[in-house]
Amino acid sequence: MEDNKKKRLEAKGYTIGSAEDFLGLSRGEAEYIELKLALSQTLAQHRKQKNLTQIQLAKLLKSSQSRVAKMENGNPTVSLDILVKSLIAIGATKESIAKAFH
Amino acid sequence: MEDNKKKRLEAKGYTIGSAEDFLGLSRGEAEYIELKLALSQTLAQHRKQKNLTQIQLAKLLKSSQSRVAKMENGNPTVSLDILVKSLIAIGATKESIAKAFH
DNA sequence: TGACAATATGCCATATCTGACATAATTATT
DNA sequence: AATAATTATGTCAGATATGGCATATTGTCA
Repeated sequence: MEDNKKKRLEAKGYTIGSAEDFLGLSRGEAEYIELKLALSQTLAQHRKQKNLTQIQLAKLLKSSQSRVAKMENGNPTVSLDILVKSLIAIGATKESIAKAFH
Repeated sequence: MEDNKKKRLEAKGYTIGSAEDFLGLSRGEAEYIELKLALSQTLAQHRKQKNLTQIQLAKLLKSSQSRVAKMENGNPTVSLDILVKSLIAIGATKESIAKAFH
């Protein structure tokens, strides 16, 4: 398995590394994880662009700092749902959300 | 409230009609619901294009006919997550998924 | 119209996600 | 280096989504 791609995809908790190799993931699984990571990064970008701390964003989202951290790290306990909701809440345009899918 | 738009947005179960008016939904809520409906419709389109019944799609998704019906109808108990996963599973391209966001 | 296929709706036990808290690790700032 | 600020990780009880079943509704075709 190629190392860069692995690291890029390795959302902590998916246990890609040790036992399961990346090739063990189906096309759909990989695509889904990539998508979540893209949304995660988009969220982090928007937050930083607005000069907000995770705590401030958490308050805005009526959530907690720890969950915001997980959102931005592609943690597997974070759903696509809440990523999209958060992006909408922070004022991301549909277009900038759509870009994550491209 | 304008009737067409209302009907278009009225995902059964959201109780938009009677007590709560559409204007009671925040911009973010409305945007999120619109998005889900767009994905719902995209899923239904893809299924029909492949000449699959809901039962056949359900088997493909390892789910049930009733849940597929709910997915295609924007039922509020259906997450964006599973809509996107299903679209990926049925072979929808990222681009066609992204279109729902535009 | 009647019979059959397809889709929709209501419900529930189980599974998964959520916010919150505690605390660890990392990154400024002095 | 020491302190403070920010971000990351682990855990858990409560909330929400899930598949599946039963049944209702709608559509199709003889």
